[in-house]
Amino acid sequence: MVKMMLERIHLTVIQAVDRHGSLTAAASHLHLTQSALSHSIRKLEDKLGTPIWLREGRNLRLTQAGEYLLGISNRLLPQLEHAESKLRQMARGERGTLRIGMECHPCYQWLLKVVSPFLEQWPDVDVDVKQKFQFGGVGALVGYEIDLLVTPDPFHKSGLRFDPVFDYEQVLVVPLDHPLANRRYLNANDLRDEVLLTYPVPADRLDIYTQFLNPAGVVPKRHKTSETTDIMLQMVASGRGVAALPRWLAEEYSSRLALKVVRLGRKGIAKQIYLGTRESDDRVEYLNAFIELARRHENPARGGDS
Amino acid sequence: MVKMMLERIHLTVIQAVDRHGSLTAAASHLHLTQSALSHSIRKLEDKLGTPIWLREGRNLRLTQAGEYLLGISNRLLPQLEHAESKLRQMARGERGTLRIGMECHPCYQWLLKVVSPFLEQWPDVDVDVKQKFQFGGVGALVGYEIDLLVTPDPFHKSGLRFDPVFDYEQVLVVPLDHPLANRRYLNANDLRDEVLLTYPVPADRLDIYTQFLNPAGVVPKRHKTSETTDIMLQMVASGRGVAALPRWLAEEYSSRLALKVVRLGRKGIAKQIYLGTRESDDRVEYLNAFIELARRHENPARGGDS
DNA sequence: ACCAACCCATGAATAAAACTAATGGTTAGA
DNA sequence: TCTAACCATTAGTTTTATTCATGGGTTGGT
Repeated sequence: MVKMMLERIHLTVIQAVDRHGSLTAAASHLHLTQSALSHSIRKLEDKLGTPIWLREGRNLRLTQAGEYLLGISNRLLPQLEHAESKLRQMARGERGTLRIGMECHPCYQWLLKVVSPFLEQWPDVDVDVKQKFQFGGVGALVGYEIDLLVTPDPFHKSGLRFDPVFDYEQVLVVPLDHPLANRRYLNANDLRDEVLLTYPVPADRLDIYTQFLNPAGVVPKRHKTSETTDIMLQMVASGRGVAALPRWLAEEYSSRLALKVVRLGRKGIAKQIYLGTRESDDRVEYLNAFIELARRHENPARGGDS
Repeated sequence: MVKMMLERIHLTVIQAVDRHGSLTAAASHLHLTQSALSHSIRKLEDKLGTPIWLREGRNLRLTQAGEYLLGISNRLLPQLEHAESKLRQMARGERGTLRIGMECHPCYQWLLKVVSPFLEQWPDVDVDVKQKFQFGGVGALVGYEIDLLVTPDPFHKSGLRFDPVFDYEQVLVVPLDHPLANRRYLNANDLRDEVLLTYPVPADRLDIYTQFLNPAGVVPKRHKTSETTDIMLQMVASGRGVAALPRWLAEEYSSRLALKVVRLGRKGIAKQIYLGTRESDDRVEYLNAFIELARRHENPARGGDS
């Protein structure tokens, strides 16, 4: 067997130095002396045969090897930490933490409605929701950053499973007094002179583009983005634009704001939300329970008042 | 900072015990005594608060926590090992190893033609080709199992880059004396009574299904698979079926075997091969060089004899 | 039923390593 | 030109890892 030389401590030190700027600072954060870190890294450098930092006066700059190691550290350490915490939870007889990834802005409200009964039903399982991923949601699932992915576009690959949990229709939300407000449905051309509001995601991930505007070669007058549904719909209500949202979400707001919902295209834009999991997790009870709960959960489209 | 307790040695021991069946055997493989391993694991168990194995008579059986740790080990240890080897290569001034993943059976021959000039041009870079991935090719790319993915279906996600390297046409290969051999092009119905030979991949990854047969609702009489192109085309030549392959590949064989190439559909099935990489690798010279080489490489369709 | 062959756990002793304290050299900024 | 901040190094100390020696338990063959 080849000599082991890369130990966790080395990754930890490299990460800490990067975060805190100096060996000394890193040392104090790690509750060690500067000397300890210096020794430990020097030993690694000796074994590797290459320096990790260039000593430039009183500060350090990563070498190429160092950059590479920093990448390794940032990737592997969180996995070790999560493993430890999961093991501790197992030891305590708890069930663990369900890490949910969201790739679907408007689903957030729907998710909350599934999470709350879940938390009641599984008092010993915590839930954690993440939204930003270096390699996208699927990457996060594959890389063990999350355990469950909520997404509108499933990606069937070996090792992953996607279960549809509900269907919905993507509609356009316009102000009550808007010229388009009373149309039965819209054509792409109707948006030519509108300001379109969306969540801040790339256009190729927005169905209103991929399924509606692009095929017709139409571009709206302007495109603005908003992080939150509330603000977005406030903007719509005050006549500053139109927004594309799931029907159930739009209808929830249209009772409170001066909004109207209009179909996109004669047949409407049909969408589905999927829950993605790793096949290797197929025996994790609380994960299956969550999916089951999500599937049984009353379809949000049929939720509201008659 | 929370106590660090999961060290590399623990993962190594757990993996070794799983592989060799007993602590004693694992110890000898690791060049340590049985006692050392016993102590080291016991310490981990104490810190975790849960046993890793159930001691059943003279052998060990993994507990749930142990199973989980074994998974972690099998996932993380190879990454550490690869990091070490890459760092050693960096130290020696070598360029490293380019790990190529293949998701495209017939591309193998094309790949060889790119690899050989690459190896000449970069004598200090090794090439390694892998074909099986737990989470598919994209997963392997994201999970740092490979550095480059050869695939016919790109998957645009943040953090990944896909460069098209060549276009080709997917055609049907039939025996010279086959009734369809002289047709200018085929319709899906023409395959109704044929035996179709393909590589052993799921039908939803085969273009002849997704782009040709499925849209017309046609199913061939039988579907057989073959791992290798040679065997597959031997089968075709001996009248046992027909096969869908890239035109350039089919034409290479049709000079040696009694085969004819026929277009699928009036316009043919157009395909592209992409090379996928991580964006974070965009400064790895030899990787970019490989892509450049692949792109410049004479399009295989125009390769052969007139 | 007994014995030989395994296998794992444990405690004490030892070898190895990690860590600290003290110190000196270098650099950047007042 | 001081001073404060940093890192490296040496020597000494503490902690940890490993071994050795041993004992107890299980298994399978005779």
